Amino acid sequence: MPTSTWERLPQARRAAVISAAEAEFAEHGFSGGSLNVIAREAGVAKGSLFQYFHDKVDLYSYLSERASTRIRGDMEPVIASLPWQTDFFGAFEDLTVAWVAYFRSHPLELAMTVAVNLEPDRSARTAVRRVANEHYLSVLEPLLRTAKDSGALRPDADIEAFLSLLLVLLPHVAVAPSSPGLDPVLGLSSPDHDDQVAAAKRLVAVLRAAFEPAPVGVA
Amino acid sequence: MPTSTWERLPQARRAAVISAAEAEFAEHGFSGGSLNVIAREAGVAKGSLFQYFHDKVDLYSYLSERASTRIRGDMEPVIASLPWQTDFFGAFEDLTVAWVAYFRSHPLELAMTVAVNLEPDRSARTAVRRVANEHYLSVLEPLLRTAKDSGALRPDADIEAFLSLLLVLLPHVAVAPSSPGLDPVLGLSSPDHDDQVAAAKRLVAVLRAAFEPAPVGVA
Amino acid sequence: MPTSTWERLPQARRAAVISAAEAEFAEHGFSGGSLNVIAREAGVAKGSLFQYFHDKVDLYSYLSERASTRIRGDMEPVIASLPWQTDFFGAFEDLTVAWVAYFRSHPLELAMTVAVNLEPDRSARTAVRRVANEHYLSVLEPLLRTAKDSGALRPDADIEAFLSLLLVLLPHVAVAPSSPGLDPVLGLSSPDHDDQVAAAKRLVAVLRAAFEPAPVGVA
Amino acid sequence: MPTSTWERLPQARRAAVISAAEAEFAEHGFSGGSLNVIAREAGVAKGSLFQYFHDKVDLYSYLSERASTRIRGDMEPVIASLPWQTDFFGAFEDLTVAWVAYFRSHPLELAMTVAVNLEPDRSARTAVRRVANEHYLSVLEPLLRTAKDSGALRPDADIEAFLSLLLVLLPHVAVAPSSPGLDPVLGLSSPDHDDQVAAAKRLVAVLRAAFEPAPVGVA
DNA sequence: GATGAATGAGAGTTCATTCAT
DNA sequence: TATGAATGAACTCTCATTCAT
Repeated sequence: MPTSTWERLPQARRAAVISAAEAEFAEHGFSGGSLNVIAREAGVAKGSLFQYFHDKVDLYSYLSERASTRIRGDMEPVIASLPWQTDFFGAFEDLTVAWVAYFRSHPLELAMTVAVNLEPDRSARTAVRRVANEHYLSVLEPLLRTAKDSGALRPDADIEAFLSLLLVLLPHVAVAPSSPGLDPVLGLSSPDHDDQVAAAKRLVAVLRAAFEPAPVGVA
Repeated sequence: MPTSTWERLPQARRAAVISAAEAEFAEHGFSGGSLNVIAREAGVAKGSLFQYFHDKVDLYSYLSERASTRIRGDMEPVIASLPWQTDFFGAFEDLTVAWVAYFRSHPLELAMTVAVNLEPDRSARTAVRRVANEHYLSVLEPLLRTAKDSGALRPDADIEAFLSLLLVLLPHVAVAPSSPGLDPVLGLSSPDHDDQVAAAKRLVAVLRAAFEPAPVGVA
Repeated sequence: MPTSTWERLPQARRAAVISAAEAEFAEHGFSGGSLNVIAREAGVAKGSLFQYFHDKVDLYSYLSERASTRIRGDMEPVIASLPWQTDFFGAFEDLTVAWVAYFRSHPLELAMTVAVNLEPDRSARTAVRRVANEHYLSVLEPLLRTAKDSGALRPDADIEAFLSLLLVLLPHVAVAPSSPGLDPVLGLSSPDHDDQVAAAKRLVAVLRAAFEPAPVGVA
Repeated sequence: MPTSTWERLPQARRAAVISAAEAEFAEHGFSGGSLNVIAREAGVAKGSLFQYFHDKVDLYSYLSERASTRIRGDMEPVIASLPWQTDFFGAFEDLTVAWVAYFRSHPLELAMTVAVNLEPDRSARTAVRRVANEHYLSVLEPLLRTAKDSGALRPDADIEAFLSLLLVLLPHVAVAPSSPGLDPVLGLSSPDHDDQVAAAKRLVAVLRAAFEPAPVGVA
């Protein structure tokens, strides 16, 4: 949590610190990011950073929380616009496509997502992932519950397993395109956006096969 | 790639360096691991490390390759002993349980897996992941192909999507138990081994639902 | 010397600053004590401290003067109650015992005494020691003069040497118990209060031997 | 304890580090002394200091040990030349005078003695004082024991109390001349060397009165 | 009179790498 | 081929003090 000083700061100064810090952490992650660089780029004294945040972890947590919130804020309208009621897995596929496109056009959010997911320092990682996961869950869980209640998922669908998978797959789908070697099979790590989208769709298809109600046979 | 000097080294010296380096990287990851410490623990001069490996990345790649190979070597007999032909998803579940148990009893291999999967330096990450993924694939791909050919999977099963998922899920299942906060839903990050196993089984159940042939209707 | 602003301050505010500063300097000494911490604990703005005192040294001098005065104020009733007239060295021993006990039960006064006696900054040290010594002297000198006049000390006793010794020994006796290694011989630095007292008494015995009148021979 | 690297160092380099460090610590004490300054003045890289000593404490301990040893080495010939057998307290007085003169002409040794005696960091203080005290004791204890055995001290003299006093008084006598305000009574802190000597002699006279055998009455 | 944000030098320590021996 | 001393930039974090409001 930032200090009270931070809250009282002129907006311009806050913005300078935030953008310098985001850039730095996005590029080098938490452990690799340098407060020296952040201060220099933000045009503030090194000591000032410590007037605003208790320590490096505090600053990083603040930023990753911000990024999570921003990503969520950007995605929620998209989600709201999709036809979950009438075509759940169609909507889900659309969401996935939007998700891939989002990170392609939001390098900063992508970089923060990468940093959060790859943070090597255990306690920093635990802290930031927990926060990120809470965001994912509070968006996704109601979606799945409603879907199940409305019959868009199998009656015996294991919603928790579904959520748990999404907690792994969504960051993966976000990160893989920028990390060659991560997905050598489907092409999620291909530089070509269409390949990425195609790959993501094939993953969604698996989820559909697993959770969609069986078609009613006539026989 | 190690230097030619390394290859010519007395086996005892190589072993000393390897075990010191594995211990260090396992504990602190790549970026956090210290060559000073490795040299000291191995009982060799700091300069010698640079006679054996071109730089820190080189040493680390070598070690993670070794770890991947060792893990694969340890798992292959297990895989070979399972009844893939008669009960594919049963065997798959057994494999998953063995996988969880393996990392529980092999802290070094776990730590290397964590380090490989969370490496924040992009180029180091790309290099080590690529290698690890090749190991996964060369073991898993034949398994899935055979299963499909023998009817253990649906005729229209997207094997590549299956593989791609496993490339994400297997490391996740290995790493999550030691990384609190990674899986807040199923309990894969619970300290209790039974919880971990139960959670892993639920993930397998999803794969089964997605890829198992539909039961033949009687009509 | 505090500023005139300080004198005009509401008593409550003064008290807050004093107690925060005493605690801080007692714990970390002068050089190690932090004005940041003092201001925070006192609930006043950092800048305010500089409205009250010219600088850190000024604040510290003020506090050590206060501590000296308080210690003196606490000891004077004890001194007044002792039978100096009838048994000078007995009284002196009692005083020493009380002195040891006093610091054992007054951690703040002890810490300030330690800080004053070990201040590494020469000018700060000179200032605070001078003040402390004046307190010691104005209490002790009359005591010794009276004793000499009344025959409790040898007629040729070098009172100034006596005083000078006390100026060294009293702080030493106060400080040694909390500073392991200071007195490896008599046990003044032992954690056991009884050991400390016994050691202090042996030091007093030396003074007695040096200054007590020789017993009258019978001839 | 210095590292083994330190022992193997060219003598010139060692000398450079030692003299820079002695100067710095002598001037500012342990807590106040700066490794930056030491490295700069010694003309070595900051990192090199940590190849030679494990940390700041290690370096400081090494230097204060050296200073203690040097002071002892300088005083021992003086001590050996004095007529302890025939005139113990005369010799003792001579020693004291020599002691005062020594520090007057050895500013570095004086400064280190001051630093050791006023070190505000408790653990550093404990460590270095312990060492210094051992030096004092191994020189003084045999002297007093012999004196007592030979009848130069009273038969009931409390040798341990004597030693304990010396452990306080000798550093005091060394330090006081350079620390105005320390001895406002006898003049040990006077700038005039003769005053200092006279003051020291009066302190010795107290010890003589306390420990010298009573003159044999004829009657 | 009170505030508290800003400063920037400085702290001790670690690091991967070089290179003369 | 092995050594290990040397490097100096980089790290996070703290500090007493100033001064505009």
